[in-house]
Amino acid sequence: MEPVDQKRVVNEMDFFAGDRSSRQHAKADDDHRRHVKIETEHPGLLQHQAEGVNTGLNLLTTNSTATEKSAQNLKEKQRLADARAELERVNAENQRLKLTLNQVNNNYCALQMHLVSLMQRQRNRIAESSEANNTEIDRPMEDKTHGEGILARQFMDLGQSAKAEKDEISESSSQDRSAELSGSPGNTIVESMVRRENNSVTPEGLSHPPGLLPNKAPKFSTTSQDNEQAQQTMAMIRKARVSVRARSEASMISDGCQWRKYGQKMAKGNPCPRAYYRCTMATGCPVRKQVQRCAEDRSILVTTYEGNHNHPLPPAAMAMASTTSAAASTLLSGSMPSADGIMNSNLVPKGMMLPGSPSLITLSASAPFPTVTLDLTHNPNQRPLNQVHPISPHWPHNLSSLPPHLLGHPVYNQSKLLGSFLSSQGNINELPGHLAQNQMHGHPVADTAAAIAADPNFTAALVAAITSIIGNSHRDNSGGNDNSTTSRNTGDNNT
DNA sequence: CGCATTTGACCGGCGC
DNA sequence: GCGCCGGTCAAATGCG
Repeated sequence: MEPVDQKRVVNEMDFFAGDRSSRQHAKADDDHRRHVKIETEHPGLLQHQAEGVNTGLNLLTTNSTATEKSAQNLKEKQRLADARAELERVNAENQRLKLTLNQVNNNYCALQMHLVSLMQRQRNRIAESSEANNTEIDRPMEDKTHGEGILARQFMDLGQSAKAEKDEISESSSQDRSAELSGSPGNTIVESMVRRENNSVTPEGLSHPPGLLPNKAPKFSTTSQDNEQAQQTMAMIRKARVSVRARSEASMISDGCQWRKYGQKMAKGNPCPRAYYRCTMATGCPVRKQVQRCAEDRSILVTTYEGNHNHPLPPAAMAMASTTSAAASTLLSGSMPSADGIMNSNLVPKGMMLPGSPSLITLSASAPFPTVTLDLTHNPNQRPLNQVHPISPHWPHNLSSLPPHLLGHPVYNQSKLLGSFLSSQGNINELPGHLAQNQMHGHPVADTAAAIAADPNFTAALVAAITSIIGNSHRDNSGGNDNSTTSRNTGDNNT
């Protein structure tokens, strides 16, 4: 279809380019063009004239009026075709930009996670140094927890980390960090993280093969602390989870991925067994999920996702994959130890504040696994079950500042939520994946919407949309939603 | 027969 | 050190 239209457009453009350019020429020339148009639109008419069937000027004038109308129609078609072609070009450009944006987002999230973890380390260092020697550290900044000062501190740490990667044994002072700050591109930092993960180097020069990092690295110096911190960060990345609560009679919600069951256990505190699945769409895909019915309400199915796909996904599966990565990255961006200390600061992306309905989304930062819980089970008159758990004092929950269009969306309104989101946000693929794998999730929004519409289980797609809101807000720090309903994770399934 | 599921065994982390 | 618990493995089993 497209090539046909395009071809026709080209032909019409040729004709009317001549028409427009010759508008100011002699009438004879104009008549000639009309003949061309007539021949184009009414084959045979010109032939009648040539045969002398109708040679009167009046008739010709009448025909000219008709052809001008048709010419106008053709012009309209031309404009439409032009607009269509322009739209195609813009869409193509848009897709390219989205891919670029995805990459930037991935880098941003990885950087942000490292930033938060480093900040925690910095805080600990400040606490230690304040006891022994309080000359180097800017103490008031510690108390502020707000504004640009702390942000600068984080990048100072990042700068230090970046340098520590290059100069592994050197132990930079606080003053050095200021100078390093200016020249620390984010990519270097992210690459630094990756290298730390793949090749942990101790001050003694001992290296560990990838994937065989010691769980408890000895604390030799600042560099080994960096390594340990990086390991913890990456461990958090790997362990971050997204839990979805949805009412379903089926044993497993359909999320577009292929899963293979590899185990089932009876979990403590829940009479229902917990099933373990791993993704089988690609060999070695690390994504796993646990499915278990809620002990309190067995009509509720709790699905917990962990990990990121290492392979391209169909659009339907991409929705849920985006859910896990986006929610996990959102959580990780502020779930490090003492995240409570920075939750009130401008440093924390507002995505952490969860502009989505608090009744739908719950953050859980307790050890060992940070978890985002998406609760799709409650109705307008029913509080979500997970809110019966004690609300964590470490997380702000200012419900009053929720955006009106998201506040208190009941489950029956979630389809509207999805629709409005898809239309307003554009593409759930713009979610910030915290690992580079998500860069391959580059499907246009039309595909995603179609996939969601075609999804036999709309809940899964709905989850993706809601989490997408988190992800988008995560990127958009301009949002003013300092709220979230959060709680310490008392365990999705037990305890 | 090949693949998926089931299920008991096994392993590692953690608390006492 | 021991037991508990969550998670995974892998042989046995089921199914199309």
